[in-house]
Amino acid sequence: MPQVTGRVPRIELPSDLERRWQALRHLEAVVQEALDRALQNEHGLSVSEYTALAALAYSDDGGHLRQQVLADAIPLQQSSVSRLVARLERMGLTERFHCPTDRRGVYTQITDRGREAVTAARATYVNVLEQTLAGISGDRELTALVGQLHRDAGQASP
Amino acid sequence: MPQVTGRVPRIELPSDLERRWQALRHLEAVVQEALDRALQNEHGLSVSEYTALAALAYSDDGGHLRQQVLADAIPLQQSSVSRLVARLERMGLTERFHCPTDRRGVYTQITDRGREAVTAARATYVNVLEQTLAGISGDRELTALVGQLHRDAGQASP
DNA sequence: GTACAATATTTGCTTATGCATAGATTGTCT
DNA sequence: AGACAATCTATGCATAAGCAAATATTGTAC
Repeated sequence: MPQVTGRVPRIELPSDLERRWQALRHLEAVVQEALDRALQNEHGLSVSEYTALAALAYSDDGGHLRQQVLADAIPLQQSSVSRLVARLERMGLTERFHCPTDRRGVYTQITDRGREAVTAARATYVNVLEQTLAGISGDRELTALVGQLHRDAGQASP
Repeated sequence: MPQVTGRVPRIELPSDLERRWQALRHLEAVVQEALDRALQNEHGLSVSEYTALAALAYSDDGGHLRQQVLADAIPLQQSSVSRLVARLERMGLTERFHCPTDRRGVYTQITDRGREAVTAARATYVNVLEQTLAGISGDRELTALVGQLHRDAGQASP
């Protein structure tokens, strides 16, 4: 399990790109683990499940999306999304209905209970995300990435 | 499976931070999938396995690391590293030996074949990493992150 | 209209991973 | 020295996820 701090024997990858990519993966893992723990403990949701619910709740189509779109948003393989929405349905947080114009397609619709769950879990999510990023005090690559996440809205590449 | 391009129904997360974190996860997934495919096809290695071998090869201790250090570098749970190094050992790419001064600890030592494997696989790894990042043409958040990865070495937070 | 390719989801199967625990060794306190 | 906490790895177990194939529906070519 990744630790942000602590003495680590020197592992000096050859190029800047490799070191930075490694830093990004490390950051992702640390935050993801913190989010997963908190969401699971406080709301019984995995990050994948929360992400799916959030995508539905904040979609512009009234809370329903095709599974392939969900797969892109979570991100997950489409076959995994099939089982994910089955889980959410068992929890009563989503429902499925066939697309009326193309019965191959399936829409996953968030329920009222699902919306309540997202609202509650988002407080945890945002809080843990901010706290974890604030706690990052590793090397320069990590700090740069965190800075990128916290930057003010501005030019992407000046 | 994440696609970088293509029309996606609007999913507008409430805050900048959430949108950026989502972008980072998306970037990580796209690149990771490309790396995994390429490494698996061309060298029979997962990204985790390659990362472990690279960490060993570029460590400053002669190619051996404790499993807990590996867990931090890959990143993976310690119990998963235990099984990962068992796989690498079966492939003949690493060996294990007990730390002479503390027999609780186990060092995983990269073998000559392991070093050859890393050298060969790194060409693929770096190439696919660069190509995939170059192919990213999604939204502004993604572009900003990719720019961060490609930036020249300079001040992290000016 | 029939055959066939394309699209969208589900399901069988395998596996890497995480969690919890056990096992082994070391350090500490008295 | 003995007891007990701390550290490090391995293992039993459960599960989410990927891959490949099956299923269902739609579009296209002739």
